Amino acid sequence: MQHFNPEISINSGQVFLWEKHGDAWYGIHGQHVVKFSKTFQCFPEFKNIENTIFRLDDDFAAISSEISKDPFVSGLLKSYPGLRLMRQDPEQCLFSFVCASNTNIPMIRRMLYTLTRKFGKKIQADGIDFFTFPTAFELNKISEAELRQCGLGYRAKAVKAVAASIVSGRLDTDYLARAKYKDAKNELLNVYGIGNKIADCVLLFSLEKTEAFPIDVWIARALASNYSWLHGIKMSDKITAHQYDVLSEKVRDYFGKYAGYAQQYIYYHMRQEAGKKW
DNA sequence: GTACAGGCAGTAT
DNA sequence: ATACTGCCTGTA
Repeated sequence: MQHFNPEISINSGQVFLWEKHGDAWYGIHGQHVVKFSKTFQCFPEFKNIENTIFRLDDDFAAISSEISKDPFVSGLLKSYPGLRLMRQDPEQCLFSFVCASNTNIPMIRRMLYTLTRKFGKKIQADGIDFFTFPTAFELNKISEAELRQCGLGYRAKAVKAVAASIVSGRLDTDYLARAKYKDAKNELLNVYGIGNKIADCVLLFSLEKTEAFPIDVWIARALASNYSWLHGIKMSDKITAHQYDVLSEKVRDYFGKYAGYAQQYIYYHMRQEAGKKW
């Protein structure tokens, strides 16, 4: 197994429902609680779930060599050893990033935490109470007003739309995981509340699309300052939908099938440089 | 009081 | 295609 560092990965802003108790980290993964200390554990029992969550099945040597073709990313691989992509539960990931639009990480954590406390099922682990992430079926039954009371604000409408899409079968995460990147992305974009950025986050973090390259304001800044030679687009923090498409195409073409891994390192670096600790 | 935070949809040109 | 606007909510 290659060296990897769960703690830096957990703290890199890709997951929201992990917390530290003592020297152990506990995370909500759909209907399970995952514990990481010296070893991994799952409640209820789920054999080798760490292989899934920390992507231990990835050939990191191959990935590293592929994205190291870019000198900037090559340096970041050395600067942040052990930083890895994590694989999330698809439904939880969808709802998490719908809630993540136009807000900050502490707020996202608050919204999701409240959702789990109110609508999740209690699971005890080491004497601590944890709550699972509510399913689409459960969220679909909750009124928009109740969701707003969890602090979601106008995102409540989008959560309802996503839940309804899943319950009706119009949106099928198993199909999305099997589908090609562009097909899966188009399906996601059809749902109210899901745009380019959220779609790419869900594709990368939970639907096996390692070529997905989410472009948020931080990545846009990096692309503007370090990669203008690659796209030649004049841009500010905010980019239009069309600019997003053009950038996305060029960046995926340049970084290759593991572009999402490169994105994760660039994103982490930008946040570090800005002194963000969440 | 105002500005801002890891977007998105709706409308007008 | 692009420009512009409003939107929940908590924090500085």
